Amino acid sequence: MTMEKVFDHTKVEKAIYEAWERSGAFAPQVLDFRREKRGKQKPYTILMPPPNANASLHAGHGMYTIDDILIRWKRMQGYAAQWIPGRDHAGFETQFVYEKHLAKEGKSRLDFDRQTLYNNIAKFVEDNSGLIFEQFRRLGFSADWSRSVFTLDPYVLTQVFTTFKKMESEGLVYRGDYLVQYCPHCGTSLAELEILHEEREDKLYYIKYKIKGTDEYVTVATVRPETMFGDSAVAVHPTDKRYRKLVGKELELPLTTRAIPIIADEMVDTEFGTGAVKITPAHDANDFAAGQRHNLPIINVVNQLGRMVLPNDAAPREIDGMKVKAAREKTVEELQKIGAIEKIDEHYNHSVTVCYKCKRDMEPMTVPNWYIKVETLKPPVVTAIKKKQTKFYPAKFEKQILDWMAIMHDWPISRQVAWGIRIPAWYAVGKSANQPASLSANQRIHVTFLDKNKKPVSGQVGELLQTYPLEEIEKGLQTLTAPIDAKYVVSEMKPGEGYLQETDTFDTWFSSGQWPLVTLHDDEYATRYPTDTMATMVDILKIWVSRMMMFGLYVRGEVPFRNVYLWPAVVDGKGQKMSKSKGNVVNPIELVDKYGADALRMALLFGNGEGGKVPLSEDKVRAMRNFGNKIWNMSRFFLLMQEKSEIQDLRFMIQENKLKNEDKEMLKQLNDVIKKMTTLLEKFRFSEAADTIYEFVWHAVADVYIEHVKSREDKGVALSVLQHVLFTSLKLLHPFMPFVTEAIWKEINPEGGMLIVAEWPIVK
RNA sequence: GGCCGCUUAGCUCAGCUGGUAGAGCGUCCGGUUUACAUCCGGCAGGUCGGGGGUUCAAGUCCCUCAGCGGCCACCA
Repeated sequence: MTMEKVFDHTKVEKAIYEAWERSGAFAPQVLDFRREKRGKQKPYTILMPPPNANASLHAGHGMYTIDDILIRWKRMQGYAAQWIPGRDHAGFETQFVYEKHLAKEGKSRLDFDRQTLYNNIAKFVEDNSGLIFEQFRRLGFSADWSRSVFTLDPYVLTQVFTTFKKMESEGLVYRGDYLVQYCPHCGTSLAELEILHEEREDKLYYIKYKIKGTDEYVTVATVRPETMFGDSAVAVHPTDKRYRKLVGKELELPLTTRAIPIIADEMVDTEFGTGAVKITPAHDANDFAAGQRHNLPIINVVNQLGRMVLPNDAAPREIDGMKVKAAREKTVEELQKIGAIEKIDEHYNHSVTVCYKCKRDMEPMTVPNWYIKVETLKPPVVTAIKKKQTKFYPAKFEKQILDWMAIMHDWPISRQVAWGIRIPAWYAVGKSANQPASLSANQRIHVTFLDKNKKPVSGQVGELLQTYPLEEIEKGLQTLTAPIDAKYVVSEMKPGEGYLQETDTFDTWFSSGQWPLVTLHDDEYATRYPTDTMATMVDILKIWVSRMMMFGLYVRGEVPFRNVYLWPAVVDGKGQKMSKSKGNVVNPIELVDKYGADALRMALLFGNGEGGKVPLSEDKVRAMRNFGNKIWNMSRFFLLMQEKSEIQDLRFMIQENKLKNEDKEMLKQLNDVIKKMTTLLEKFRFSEAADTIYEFVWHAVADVYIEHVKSREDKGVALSVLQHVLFTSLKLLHPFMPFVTEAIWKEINPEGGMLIVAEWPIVK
């Protein structure tokens, strides 16, 4: 009898974890089941959603417990259960963090050439890497660490290139001067899912545009008067009687020498404003679409730094180069001078787009970007979901993803950040490039680079090459912006001399979206693809899960996973979102230090249902720690009784004719619990399963049956029943609370062996 | 504006296919003779958001109102 009075997690967790790892249980050999060495072992595969490589553990990561429960449960059921981990380079996210770091040193990304910036970030990530997997180990996660994948591993780069090449050769890749949401502060365009909308009160300006050749006006309303320099038209509704006669006439654009047409388009809401809308195709998504319909010119008046670029026909030259907000005030001032402001609505409520990362205003603008056509990629996903080839838990998310697929637009996959997988496209610009085609468009490629004296230089490459050798440009290259008609070749390696590579990188989700295609080995597709379950946080359903399905079906013709389980946000004990500013951030490792990994894991599940938020409070963690201690002491009681009874082996004493009613009732309840636990896990109802085993162990076994055993005359029979119930309970609880159950198993199991590989109970 | 969800004990939340209201934490009272005070027993506390309907029976189904939340769209 060696068990301490109180279970002390700090004394056992490390040793138990190391024993698990040594046992090889985390890394079942693929060949084992293929050669049927271990009987009829079937594969069960979960791919770990890769955390950001430079991240450290936050409370949300605790939910990976769900993956671990599944893996441990399936392992016990005899599957070759493998949980494949990995880390994401998280391009834009990571560069953002790094740039904040730079800012503290008074530097910015613009101080470095692209390659140096990349190397510095790589170093930064390397220095901050590895911590999170150590923390995952603390939580008891039984992933196969030996085959961890990083999204910048050479193998991943090759796979991502292969997919891109396939898409490009099948016409799914295009470059477009399409309207993107651009964050001037972060220096990159973002996809529609990365943009936030923010309600705001702004001024709505009513501006008079004079009808050419008359003294009459058409008034348009706008919150962005400074973009008027890029107006290409004014639109009215085709049925609007007020304006019908004016369609086709021209308006004099104030503060310029230009005239713009009045066009009719159904996009106009006759109820709003004046019923006449200024159309600025370069800086508004709706206007861009209208511009396409009416073949209007695109006039960019805001550049990627968020500064005005005034066309030559515009009069107030001092506005040129101003930042957008200053330009707005100046423009209004100028308009007022000429009496073109009809009125200003001071309290206009509308929503603006802001960067999800830095929260600053986005600038819609037309910038050359790389796009993926999704029309042909979407239908297989929709079909597969409708055929239930992939099922969603909770079920409501099936509708959410289908809704998303229905409205998903072409995907801009290029980001103007250095930290990422550089788009494998090469532009021939030098004299030695073996490109017979006309290079005139390529000569217009705009580059920014640091020359040999580290001075920034920018301009069109054709002109710059008169002064600088290509090698100098390439070495100091910061950014390259190619016109959409530029010629390029797709190649993983530099295709020859005289080429400059695209400086844009792939959207992180372009690579992580191929997670199921970069984590499995070639010989595993036959057995482990589709993988079994993808369990991840709900907020990346659309941005990640849908993309994985798209790529999986496109490249392999089959869904990447059979089940998707989505967990909600972890919030504080009061149901409030955790945030640094509120000061309510819970550090999971502190809780693990204090109460043990089992307690934290169980606290994330117990009493939470499926679908809602997951409140995490220290009170609950403590309660779960107490539960671990409870079962520890139940086992301790059992051992004491067994010692007293002097029976060496109780296992063969369960005989039907000796059992009392209490024993039969206990065994019946046990069987019910086995069935219920198995069913609940099959249905992905983890919380209810946790509640079930808790309730059974504490209130049925400890409170009732153990109290009953104390008064039994025939201790042998009762103890044999208790032993069976305890052993079985430990197995049922193990996926949830692996450490304490394993520790107890070591103390009381006469046969030896580890609980992690014990058989999941079945009702005989 | 569209879709989805939520509103149950002081707090945070469970209650799956309708059949006499639950857990954890907290409060109060009482318990240390040999598994556990990280324990045990017990009390208190809810007209299950309001209203209407279906049913022998509704927290559980339907309608409606109110409040809250999430996602999405639009907003010149």
